[in-house]
Amino acid sequence: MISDMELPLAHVQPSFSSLAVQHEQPPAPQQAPPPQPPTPQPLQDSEQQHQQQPEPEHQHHHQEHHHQDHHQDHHHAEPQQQHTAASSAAGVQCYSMVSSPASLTIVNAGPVYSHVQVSNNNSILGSPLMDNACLFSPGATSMSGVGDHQYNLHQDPLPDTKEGIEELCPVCGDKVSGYHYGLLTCESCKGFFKRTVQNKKVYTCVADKSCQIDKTQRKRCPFCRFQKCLSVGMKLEAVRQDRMRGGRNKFGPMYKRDRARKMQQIRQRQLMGPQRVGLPPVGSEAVTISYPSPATSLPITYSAGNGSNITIKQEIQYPVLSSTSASSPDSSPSPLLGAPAGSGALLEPWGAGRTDVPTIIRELVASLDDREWQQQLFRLLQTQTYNQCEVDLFELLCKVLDTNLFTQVDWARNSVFFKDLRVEDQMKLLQATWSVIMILDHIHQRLHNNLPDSTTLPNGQKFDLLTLSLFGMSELVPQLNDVTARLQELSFDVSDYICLKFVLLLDPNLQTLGNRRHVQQAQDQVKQAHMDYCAAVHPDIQGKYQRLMALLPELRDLALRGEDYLYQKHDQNDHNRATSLLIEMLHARRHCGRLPAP
DNA sequence: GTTCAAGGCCAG
DNA sequence: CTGGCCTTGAAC
Repeated sequence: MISDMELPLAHVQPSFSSLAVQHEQPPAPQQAPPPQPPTPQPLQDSEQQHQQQPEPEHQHHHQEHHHQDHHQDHHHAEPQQQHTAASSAAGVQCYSMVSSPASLTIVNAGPVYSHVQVSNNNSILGSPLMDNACLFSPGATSMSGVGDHQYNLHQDPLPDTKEGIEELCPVCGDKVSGYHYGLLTCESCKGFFKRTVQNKKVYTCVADKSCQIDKTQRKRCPFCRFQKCLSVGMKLEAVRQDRMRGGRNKFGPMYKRDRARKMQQIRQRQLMGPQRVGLPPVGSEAVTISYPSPATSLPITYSAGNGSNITIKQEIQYPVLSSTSASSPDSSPSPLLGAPAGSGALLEPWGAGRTDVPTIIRELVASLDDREWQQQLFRLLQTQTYNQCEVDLFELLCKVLDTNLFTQVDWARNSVFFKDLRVEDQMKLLQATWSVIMILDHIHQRLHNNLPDSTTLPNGQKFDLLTLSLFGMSELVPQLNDVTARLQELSFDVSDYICLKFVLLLDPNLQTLGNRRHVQQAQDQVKQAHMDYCAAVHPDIQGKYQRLMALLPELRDLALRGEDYLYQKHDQNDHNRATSLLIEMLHARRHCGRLPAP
């Protein structure tokens, strides 16, 4: 049984390339939101009142000359989006697709552990461990030593008082002073961000670009502070090139919507508050409302400001209320509630637990980790949107796909049959089949683990999970539903799913394979086992195996169309720097050419 | 007229 | 350089 802390760190978005080396630099520092309570902040009015002390006599002499230059290009402005391997396999072979997707290189690296060591500079915030920590609901965390504001929301529920609800700066944990450059931040980070952008400052980090940024240490490393500003979503474009003062910018309506959302969350919380039990004492309110499903407790260690580490329990919560799943009529309160822990099918009466199930299928089913799939998905959705007013949903979609892709690669590399193949062939197979496997995965999650068709993000935006599986191409939804319905008619179960997954992955029709025979043999074994399984477990369904196989071309068609769509759309958006594995895969097919239909 | 998120100022 | 306080001005 894998503990939660051992789960692959796919959220840090590793790539094939990054699997090759153990980066000396921890990945994606502060990419995830900070672990502060995301207490809603509806108090803009009152917040600012204390600042408004008109002093008519005090007149500034405006000596500053307006700069003619513009300030938008930042040499250092790109967030650290380093991908890191977090494979659970020791002595893993690593993939490198750095230079050209068409000419992959393989590096045999040393063991890569899923347990990432805390870096020696004691900077847990920026370390992979902290990245892990940041996965968890930021709202459920009280971060000691970082400007803790303790409120009792149950006793003081009214948001329209100054003492009501406050929020902490996502960059440093200080008290927010209002919306600045896209989100609620403190006054100092606002000023810092402004100065940095206006003056085109270029900082360097003397450490490993993973410095902890909190209220007491934010001055130490401007490089990491600015990285964190960007990673939490402060917007460069909100800094005016012409330095015009006053007025409103295009973000005004966004702030307004965000404020309204937070107000609504507060109202909801007021209604639901008394019913909740066992919640962390402070600060978790907003996320609790958004994610009212059962929580998973995880121990996380934080580095407190005084240098000591504090272990606290965090609550992960998954969105469910907005579920519109057509396939979950029982409206299970959580998509994960219906999912067996660990490997999904082992406990199912029709699955690998039966004695008449071929051993191979049991092994295949054992390679599943359904729980991790959804946990990772919802964690990512949370961390990417917490404290953001509005996010680019396409960009988010790409990030999710990128993460899913890494998980898929990780799964394949450690799975039976596939792991015995040459790495060159492994890569070719993955490049050729990743998209169809993703669609199959999604169908499986939807049918067998109650994955909803859409979810509401922590910031209130709606995220379409159904379209996610189609790489954003909503036009394919009817076809997906059609295939799904036909699978259901055939009593498509978890064993069927895993067999089809391997049959798709082990595709001997790929002409460029170095050892097609090996792949063919592996696929044949799976097919034979699947055939036996269908005959033994579902003798009542006439021709089940053949009919399932007949659906594969349609799945491949869906995948190819979705992939084409994503390729084109992704090309138009050059802001998706954080999705390197996805980009590599999208380009790989163009280099390798289309697969012949089997 | 009010709001509030921009930019500016300046003591530390 | 930092960050608290101040001024500004379009949107409401």
